[in-house]
Amino acid sequence: MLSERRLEVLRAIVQDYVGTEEPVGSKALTERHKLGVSPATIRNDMAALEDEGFIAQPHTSAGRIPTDKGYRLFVDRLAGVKPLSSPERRAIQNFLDGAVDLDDVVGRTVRLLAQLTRQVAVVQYPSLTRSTVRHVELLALAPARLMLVLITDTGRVEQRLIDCQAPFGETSLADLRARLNSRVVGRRFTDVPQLVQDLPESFEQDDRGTVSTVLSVLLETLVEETEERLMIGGTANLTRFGHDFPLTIRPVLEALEEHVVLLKLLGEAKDSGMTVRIGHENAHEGLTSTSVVAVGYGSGDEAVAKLGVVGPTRMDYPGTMGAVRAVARYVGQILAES
Amino acid sequence: MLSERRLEVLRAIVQDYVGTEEPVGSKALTERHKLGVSPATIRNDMAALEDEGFIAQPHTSAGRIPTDKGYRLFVDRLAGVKPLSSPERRAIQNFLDGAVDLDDVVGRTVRLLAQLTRQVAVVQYPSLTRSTVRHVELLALAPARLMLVLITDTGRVEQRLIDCQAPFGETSLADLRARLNSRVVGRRFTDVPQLVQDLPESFEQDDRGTVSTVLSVLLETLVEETEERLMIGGTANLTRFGHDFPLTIRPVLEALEEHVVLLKLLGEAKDSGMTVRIGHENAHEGLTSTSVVAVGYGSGDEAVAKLGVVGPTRMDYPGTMGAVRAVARYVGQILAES
DNA sequence: CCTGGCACTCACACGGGCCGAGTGCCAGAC
DNA sequence: GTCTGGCACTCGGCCCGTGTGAGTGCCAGG
Repeated sequence: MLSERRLEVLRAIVQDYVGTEEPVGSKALTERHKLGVSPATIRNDMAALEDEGFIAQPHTSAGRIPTDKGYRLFVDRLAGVKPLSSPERRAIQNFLDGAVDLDDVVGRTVRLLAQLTRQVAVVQYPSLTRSTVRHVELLALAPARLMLVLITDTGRVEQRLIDCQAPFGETSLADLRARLNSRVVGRRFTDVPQLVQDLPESFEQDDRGTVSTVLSVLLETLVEETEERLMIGGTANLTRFGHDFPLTIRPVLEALEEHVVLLKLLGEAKDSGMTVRIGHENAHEGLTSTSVVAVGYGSGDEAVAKLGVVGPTRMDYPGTMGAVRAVARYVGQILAES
Repeated sequence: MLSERRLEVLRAIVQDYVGTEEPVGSKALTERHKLGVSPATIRNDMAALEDEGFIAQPHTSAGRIPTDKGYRLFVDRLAGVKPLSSPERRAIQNFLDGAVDLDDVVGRTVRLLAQLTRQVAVVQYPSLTRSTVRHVELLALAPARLMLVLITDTGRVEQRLIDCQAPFGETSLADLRARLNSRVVGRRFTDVPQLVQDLPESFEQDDRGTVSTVLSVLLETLVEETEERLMIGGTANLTRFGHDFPLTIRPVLEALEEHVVLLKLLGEAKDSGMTVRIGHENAHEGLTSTSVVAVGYGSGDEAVAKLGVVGPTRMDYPGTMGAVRAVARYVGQILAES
């Protein structure tokens, strides 16, 4: 029911508002965009758009600004994803190629994404539960003290200390290590619980307790929600949204520090394809005036984790989406190589 | 040459200003503190303090606020370190005791410190170069692809991928792993270079190249400045310094994101005892209106890394110093236990 | 050396007036 | 039916003058 031109007007409003951060009026619109009609006509269109809830006036006799619903329409129907320029692509690749380990990859990705989008970047570590086991190591630190080290195909390393009730001999340890690895290496972490289920039975009575302890610690580290880690960066970019923002920035910073909240936020994003959540579409209170652009990344087709940016609803969606998508692809490549 | 009372006046000014965040005048001082003299006398004292550069007026006919030099005097001569209450101590211990691995310890410490001081917390991971080797693990991921895993006595785990020129046999690998460990386990990381120096010579011609590669990667991970990692938290607390702060907060957030800067900052702190750097004493530009309170922590007497907080020069120094010191102690304990 | 008094200085809050961008509505043109 | 130009109206932001109060410096006297 919205005519072609009215959509065009909405697009123009979004673009101008994103650029200037100021409510945009009918006259300014006709000047900056070749709409082919007069301000008066635009005014009628704007009134219609306002009736439908796509735009709003901050106060009477001011220009209009897009509402969350307006941005939603813009993202869904009016905006494409802006591909990056080839120098940008090259810069990304060069920058990511220098990473020495997974922490470094994630760290670089965060910085890159923050710089590229000039927004807050959030990168989740590859989830354990979506990875496969590369190796399980067991070390004796003391007679009754072990360290368990898990290594995934994505290069993630997790370690845990284990206190055993009874001393555990070196041969038993080597035995357990070997059997554990022969069962789980190359398998998905989600399958590990049933793969090791009957392992204690094959050990001598004396060692069963310790073996069970080791396995329970192993399983604990795989609990979803607990095992997910992430890194954020670019928070200084929050200060770019001038004026009023002491009130705006506080809850956002608070939300960003709550990794649980962020993980939930990313978790809500689709596994494949890009997800854009605008303003009040975000469940969390502190983030109702921000948008989240998230996408899964992985070494193969499947996503092993997600990354994205958090910014004001008033953001450059096409550009941001382009950057997020491109970075996710390159990170996937890097991960596949390691 | 500053009389006892003038010092008392300075202390009162600092305390009031820290509490109210507003310039403090002579009358308010006499009302809130039992100085036993009249406002007029205080005015004279304040004029003297101003001449000496300990306090300043933001504008004529306003109260005085402490200068960096004033805070310095306050910290050095007027303020003690305020010990935490015992419920606080208990809370710290409980909170830190739940940590499952080093990342968790560091993460919890950051959150704890941020909450306790209501400021930005910075915690450095135990430095490799100040730790001793607990274990070195070498895994074959592919015939010509190895993973090196370093584990320190403080629970830190670092991994690196190694691409070898030639395939490296399973027996050679086991051999190298064993010899490496027998030489370095229990030794300080700084000694590792010379301990492994002659290792390639004892291998067959074919394997020497790979062994050298492994060793060079090992040595690379020990390079200072590169190996240092840290975690920050509590940035939302920056928003508590009202009014003017868009201009204030931006450079601080930027500085905090530059881990290199922070590491240098912490590096400048004394190894033992607490270091307080006030305002312009900080070399970095973005931090000239903040103070840094830092202290080393470690499992024994020796510091393996540092932690601290970054806040406005207008901070509660005694309380902050107390919290920082207490947290450092408990973290040291936790580390010693693992 | 301390004190009370006094004149002075400013930042800040308040209120009025002006300006301009922007709007809604309407009558007329295409 | 749709677009257009015109017109009256609204209201936030800016400028400015005024008043107020906190705070100061100085000085003469105890």
